[in-house]
Amino acid sequence: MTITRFAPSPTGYIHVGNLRTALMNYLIARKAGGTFILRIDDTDPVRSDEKYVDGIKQDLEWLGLQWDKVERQSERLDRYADAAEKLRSIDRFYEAFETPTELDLKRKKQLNMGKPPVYDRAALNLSTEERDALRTERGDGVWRFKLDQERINWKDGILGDISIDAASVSDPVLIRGDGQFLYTIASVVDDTDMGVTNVVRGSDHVTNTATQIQIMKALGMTPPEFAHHSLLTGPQGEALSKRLGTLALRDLREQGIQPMALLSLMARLGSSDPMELRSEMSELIEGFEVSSFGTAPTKFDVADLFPLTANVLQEKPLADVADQIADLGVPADLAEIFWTVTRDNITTLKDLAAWWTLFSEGADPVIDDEDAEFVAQAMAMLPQAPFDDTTWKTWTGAVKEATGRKGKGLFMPLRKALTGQSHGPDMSATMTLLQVVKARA
RNA sequence: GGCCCGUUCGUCUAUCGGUUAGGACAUCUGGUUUUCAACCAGGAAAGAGGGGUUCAACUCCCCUACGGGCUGCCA
Repeated sequence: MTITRFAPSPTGYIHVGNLRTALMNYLIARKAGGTFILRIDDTDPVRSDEKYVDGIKQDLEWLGLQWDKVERQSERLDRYADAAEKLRSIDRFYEAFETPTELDLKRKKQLNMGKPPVYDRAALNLSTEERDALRTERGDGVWRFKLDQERINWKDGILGDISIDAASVSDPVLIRGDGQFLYTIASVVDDTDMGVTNVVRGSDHVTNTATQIQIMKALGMTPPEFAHHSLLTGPQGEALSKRLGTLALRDLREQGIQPMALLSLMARLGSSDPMELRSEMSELIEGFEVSSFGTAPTKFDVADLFPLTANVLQEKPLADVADQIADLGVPADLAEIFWTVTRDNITTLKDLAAWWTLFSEGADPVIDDEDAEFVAQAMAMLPQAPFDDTTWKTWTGAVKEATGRKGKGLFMPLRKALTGQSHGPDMSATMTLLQVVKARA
């Protein structure tokens, strides 16, 4: 049984980077017929906000990433306490009392001496009396996991063989001075409790993974399969973290990006599988393979989503967008033809409004000087609205007869006079929608 | 500073010592179309730099440069 999870912290809305992680885990679970857990990592009551929990769910629903189960870390604190107790009982857990300032100072000192800034384990040598004295003086300390100082190896689903020397890492703090459990232990306990079999996450967690593996083993747990995907960068290769604020899923939705455009790109970007626009999630599931992802940072450009969105819309039936078209004020009997005509000529659904304005109110004509006389002559021959789907053919036929113009020289000036643009939908269909001809004056 | 990972067409990547360095997206040209899109055909386009090892290096090793991550009482 394959079980995966997406574990966001509800301290903000999710962005494209998070989505990549969520999607990979979702696709793995679905492809294997397994379970996809949405785990809310809300151990920090101060930074967590219920509005983000709702927001995350809305964003996932928008994309159709249906989860099978929701878990919340805030409801599982007793499990973390159990694990902590066990670590104490096997002597792999110790209390330390340095203040953040002191630790900072130690790190700087180590750096100056050319040494790695790793916690010096001073607290390990405290006598019981010293410990009690410090606790009385400073209150509860933090609890650190005592790493075995050996190399930690695992075979990563994307990175391959990874080996990290525990001696180059500080003993991780698992419980803060205020008693709050930290991500490292909560995640370990949850992943094993919940039977998670495959953990896919960003490569910013690689070092964490090494310590988590040791903690799992210390607790007698079996580590899951890990896979760490590369992080996204901006189009220039710059770190994306500073710009993620503008790449929240809800902002993309607000800009009119279509779900399948986003999903198709994110499910393949950075992998060796070709990026193809898919219309069904099932197609993304079927072709998904974590191991085909590369390890180098991946450039992501939001601009790529717009052409993809345009392509998605070209395939959409009226039923999918009927509500939005009705909202524009398009009469029901014109909706079908309106959509058929416009869907090839928009980037996002936001562009529909401009088309409806053009059809219902007419367009400011564009008439080249050398065509002025011709257009005037043609306008005089144009019947009164409403037009139908024969109007264009009949009219241009008559104009051709009268003026001798043909081909592009005939059609283009008329298109520009009627729509104000040199490109756009098929003119026969356009005529049936066009209700006002400003060029006629 | 230390540790981990990385660097192949514009972009995402294939290649696990011998290839005309392949594909996809984007781009360009032609065809088709009243226009645009779509579609069809074709084209241009790449191994960061320097040392090794080898008959042979994009591929293995070392150095340099550059990019990303970690180095938190964040996740």
